[in-house]
Amino acid sequence: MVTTKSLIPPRIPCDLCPIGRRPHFRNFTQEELGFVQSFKIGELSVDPGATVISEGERHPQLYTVLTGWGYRYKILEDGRRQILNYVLPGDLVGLQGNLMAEMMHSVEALTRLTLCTFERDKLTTLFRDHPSLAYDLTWIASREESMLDEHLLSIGRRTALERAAYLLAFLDTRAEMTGVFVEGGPNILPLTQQHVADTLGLSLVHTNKTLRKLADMGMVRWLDRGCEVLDQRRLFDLAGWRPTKEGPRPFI
Amino acid sequence: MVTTKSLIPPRIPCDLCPIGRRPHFRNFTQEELGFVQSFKIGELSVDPGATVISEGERHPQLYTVLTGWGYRYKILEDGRRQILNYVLPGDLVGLQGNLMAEMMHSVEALTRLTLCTFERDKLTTLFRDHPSLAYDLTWIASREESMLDEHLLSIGRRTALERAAYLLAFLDTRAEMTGVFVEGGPNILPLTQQHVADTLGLSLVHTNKTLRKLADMGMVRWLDRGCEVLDQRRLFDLAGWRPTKEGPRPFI
DNA sequence: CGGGGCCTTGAGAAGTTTCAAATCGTGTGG
DNA sequence: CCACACGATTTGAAACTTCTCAAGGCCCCG
Repeated sequence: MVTTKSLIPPRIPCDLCPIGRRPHFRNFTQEELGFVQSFKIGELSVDPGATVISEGERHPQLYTVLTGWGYRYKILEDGRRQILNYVLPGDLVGLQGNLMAEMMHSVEALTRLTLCTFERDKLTTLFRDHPSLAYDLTWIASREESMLDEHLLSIGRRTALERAAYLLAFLDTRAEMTGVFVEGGPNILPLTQQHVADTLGLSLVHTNKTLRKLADMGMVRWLDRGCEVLDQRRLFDLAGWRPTKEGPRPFI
Repeated sequence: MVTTKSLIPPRIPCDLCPIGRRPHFRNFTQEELGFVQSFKIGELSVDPGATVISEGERHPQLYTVLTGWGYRYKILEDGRRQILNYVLPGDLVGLQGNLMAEMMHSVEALTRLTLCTFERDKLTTLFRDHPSLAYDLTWIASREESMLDEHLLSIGRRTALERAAYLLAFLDTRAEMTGVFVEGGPNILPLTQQHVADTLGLSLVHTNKTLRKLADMGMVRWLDRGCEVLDQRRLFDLAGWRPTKEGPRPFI
């Protein structure tokens, strides 16, 4: 039996956090660093395909993704699944559950995923003593909201081909900005076509035919369980979308 | 020329705010009330059909809806429009713009809409001196996020009929909880079928046929520019959805 | 009385789903 | 080492859903 989920004590001290060292992310003050360090209670490691959070359960922890890819989703009673968004390094996972009693969505790992674990109860202290971090939390929630707005526009009003172009361009630029691609290697989005289908709200068969078109147009290449974006610019044009440039981005 | 948008100085003092007096909303402490009062810079009144916020513009104000209905939307270059969510009394409007430089969506009034206006710059003070209100802001952002998750599931994975049932049941229960229906009168959702179409991601014609089915099944009645929900329970069952019960709900 | 906004309906075209089946590569057990 | 099962991708064809085009009715307002 393979370990799919394991919690270990903190190994990486926050002042050496790999996320803070990347471009596009903001830096903490010493004071903030001290608090975040005390806020952190461990590190969690999750195998590909394993579940980090389940809809309907209570979750006493919050997480920040350190490395790897995952996704948030909801399912209807009969099994129809909708992927809501993807989570990458620097993303906060599980905040919603703080406010609602139970989690309203599930989170699953796409690759091996490591997460920084925080104790939800200490959020009160965060809000009381660290207004700058509280502001960051709101910023983060607000950013997720804009991404969801964009997805909604896409699923609701774009054609299948435009949707696919949007999704792959969106993920590719997010991955770039986050620095989640493995150094040196080709830039691979670690998805199956089933994931794409469940994100776009299309059937697997039609998704396959749509991705084939994008591949025939030379914009992407499809691999065994992944996708390489070959021409970001043309995907942008096809989707009629452009990434918004962000200033230095907060994380916790 | 009819006035479509007019800003007046505060008339309603916050301690008499009609929202705080409704069930389901939380109450402020005296201390919070004092700050919110100073945060408020005026009241805005908007005619049906007028624009409160435009995508792409900067907005130095934040708003809380006092009375009436509105909606948030985005449009593609060629005019395709997607309604993202509706705004009702107690909802905060324009928070996203604080963090992103420009607004990423527009907001339009469905009925006559009155809004409480706040100065964005004072948010810093809010976070610094009023942690409980800062927490509420995060709560509010997080609530919006769950609603968007639910919409995404709906548009992506429900059939046209299920989507329509979900939307009307969702709006009807929200309106009930918010107390936005006019006293005594029938409970009318002030929408045209075009709004429904742009929310569900369907064409107007198909939306009409779908709503007709719901009406023939006796679940709703369609009026000139509005919809009356006749059988909430059956809409829930058809959509496979149930509203989440919230405890006392914060607002600013 | 005319115009405009909104709702309604029909019919053909286009897009999407479902069913069915074949290929390919990987990993496991015999 | 081979046979086999399995997951992922691919393809074709028929059924179904949804869109577009077109037009008519209704009601309110100027």
